Amino acid sequence: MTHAYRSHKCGELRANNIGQTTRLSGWVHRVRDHGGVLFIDLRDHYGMTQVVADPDSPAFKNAEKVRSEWVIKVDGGVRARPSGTENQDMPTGLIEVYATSIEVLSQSAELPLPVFGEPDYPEDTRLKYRFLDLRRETLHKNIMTRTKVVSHLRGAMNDIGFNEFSTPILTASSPEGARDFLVPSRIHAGKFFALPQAPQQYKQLLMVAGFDKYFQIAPCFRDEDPRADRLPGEFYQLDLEMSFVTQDDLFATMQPVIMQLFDTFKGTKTVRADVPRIPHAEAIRRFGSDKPDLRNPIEMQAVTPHFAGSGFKVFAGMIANDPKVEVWAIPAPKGGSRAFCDRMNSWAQSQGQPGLGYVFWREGDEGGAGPIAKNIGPERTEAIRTQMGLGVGDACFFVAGRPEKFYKFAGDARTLVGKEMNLVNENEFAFAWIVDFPFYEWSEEEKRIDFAHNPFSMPQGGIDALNKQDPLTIRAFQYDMVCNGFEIASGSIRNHSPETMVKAFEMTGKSKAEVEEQFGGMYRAFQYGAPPHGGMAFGVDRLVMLIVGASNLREITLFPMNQQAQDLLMGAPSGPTPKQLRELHIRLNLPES
RNA sequence: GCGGAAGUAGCUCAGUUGGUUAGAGCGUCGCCCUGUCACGGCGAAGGUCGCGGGUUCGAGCCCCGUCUUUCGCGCCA
Repeated sequence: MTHAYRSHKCGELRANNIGQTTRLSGWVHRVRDHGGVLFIDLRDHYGMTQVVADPDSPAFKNAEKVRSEWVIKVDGGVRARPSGTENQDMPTGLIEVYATSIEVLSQSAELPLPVFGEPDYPEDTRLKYRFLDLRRETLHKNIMTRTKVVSHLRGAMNDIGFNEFSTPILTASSPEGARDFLVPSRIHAGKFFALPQAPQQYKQLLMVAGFDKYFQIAPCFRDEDPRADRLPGEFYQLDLEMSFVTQDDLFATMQPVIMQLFDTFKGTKTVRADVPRIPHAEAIRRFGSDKPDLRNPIEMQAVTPHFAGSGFKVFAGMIANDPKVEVWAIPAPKGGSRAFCDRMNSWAQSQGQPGLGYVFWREGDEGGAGPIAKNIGPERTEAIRTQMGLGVGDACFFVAGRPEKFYKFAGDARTLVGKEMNLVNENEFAFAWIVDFPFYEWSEEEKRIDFAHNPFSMPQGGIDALNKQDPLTIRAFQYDMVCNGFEIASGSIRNHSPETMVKAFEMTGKSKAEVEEQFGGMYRAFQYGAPPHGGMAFGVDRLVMLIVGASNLREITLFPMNQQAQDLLMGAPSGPTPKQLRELHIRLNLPES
C-alpha cells in the first residue's frame, strides 16, 4: 500500500533504486519542455529529483500543464538516465523518475519573486512573500543551519550540566537600557507589562533561589531602531548564569562551547585556536574598537613624541595646547602609493574629518614621501618608520586629538586599510575576550556619570573602589566575546551585595529609595543570602550570521520585521478593535498628520 | 530625529547632451521542438517611468516638495 503522498523524498533516490516504482510529492522547481520529452525538477525540503514524461506516458497531458511552484504528486518508475545525460552536480543526478501519473495538488499564481535562482530582490517583496523567499535554496539552507546551531548549543549546554529554564515573557519594565515594548493590562487599568529586554534579573534571581548553571535560548525584546546586524523588535540569546564562579571560570566554561560550535559548522573555513584576552583600554588603543576584527593584522601605536615640537604645526600645536592630545599611527603595509594615500584622505574627508595625514615610502623616497614627512623632517620620519616596523612600499596614516574623540574614526581607518590592502583572511574565525570594561562613563547629555554597560556588574575593587576611586577609572568584571569584528557575547560577574548595588546607583544620582522601587525584586533578593554569581549571553542571530557568512540578519531569520519594525507578511502591528481598546481602558491619542 | 543611496513591465535592470512609438533578460500566454538540467526557436500581451508641482516648444532624464525602501548616525544598560 503506497502512502497517499510519497514513498520517497525528493533528495533520496539513487542508482540502487533503479527499477523500483516510486511516489514523490513536491514543488515544480523548473520545467524544460522539449515538445516530445519534458523534464520537471521536483523539489521538496530534502532535495530535487528529475521527473520525465513523454507522449507515451499517461502523465504527459498533466506534465504539459504544470508551472513553477505548483505542488504535484508524481507516480512513476525509477530508471537510470541515458548514458551521457547524467548530472554529476546533483545527488540524484544518476537517476530520473519516468512519470506514469501526475496529480496537481495545488496551483501557483504568477510569482512575485522567482524561487529559482538567487538574485537580490527588494526587501519589502521578500518579506511580504516570505514563504516564497524561504523556499529559495540559500535562505532555506541558512534557516536549517540556524536550527542546527540552536540544537547544537542546547545539546552542548546540557552536556556540561546546564539546566534550561523558561522565564516570563510578560514582566516589568526596566528603567535602564533600551526602550521597552509594553503590553497593556486589562485587569489593572492604566498599567502595563513589559516584554523582557533580556532575562537578566530573572536569571540572577534563579541563582539567589539556589539553582545553578542556568541557560536558556531566550527571546529578547527591544524597541530600538535596527541595523544590518541588529534586528528590530526581537532577537534570541543563549543566556546563561552560574553561581560561585569567577570570570576565569566563565571563560573556561564557554570558550570550548563556542570553539566547538564553530569547529562543527565552519565548513571550509578555519578557526583560530588562540583566543586572547584583551583589556578594553588596550583594544581601543591597538584596534580603535572594543570589538576588534583580529583577522586584520594592523595594530595602531601612539607616536605622539615624534610630532611634539615638530615642524608639522597642526599636530605640534595640538600637542602643545593640551596634554591629553595624542597622535596615533595606523600602519598600512603595501599601501605605499600616493593614489592609495589620497584615496584614504578623501575617504576621511567624506567621514567629516579634516583629512588623513600620511607618510609613504617608495623607491627613490626611502626617507619618506608626503607632506608630513617634509614638515617633520627625515629624522622624525625615520623614527616613526622604525617604531612601526615599516619599509619601502608601505604607508602610515596619522590621527591626532584626544583619543576618546578619535579612536572610533581611527578604528574605521584601520578596518578600511585592512580591506583595501586585502589583509583580512575572509575564511577564518578569530575570537577574543575583551575584558575590564569601564564601569562608568561620562554622559554629556545628562551631565553626570552613568553606567557604561551593565549596572548589575561588579565593580573591580568592590565598594572600596566606589568610595575611594575616581569613578571614571573604575573597571568592571564585565567582558565581551568578539569574533571577526562582531560582539557575539556580553557578560559580567554580578554585583550581589545590596550595599554595593545601592552605592553603585548612588554614583549615577539614583537614591536608595529609587533603587528599591525600580529593582525591588533584586534588591529584596540580595537581602537574603545571594551567592556570588556571573554569566553572559551570546547573540544567537549573530553567531548564525557569522557561521553562514550572511551580511544581514534577515538572511538567517525566518520571519523578520522590516526596518520600520513591521511584519509585512502578517500585517503587524495592526489597529486594535474598539472592543479591545475599551477592555484595556485605552484611548488613542494619535499624532496629527 | 539626522545623513547617504535607490525607486522605470509581475521580477531584475538598461535608458546617451532634455528630442520619434521607453528597451533587454527572467516570468506569463500562444505556436514549434524526443535528452534537458540557466534547454532552444518564433510570436504576443504586459508601463500613470513612486507621487505632486515647476522649468521647457518638448521631461524617465533638470529643479522643488513628498512618500517608500535600504545603509549608516543618534539609540541599543
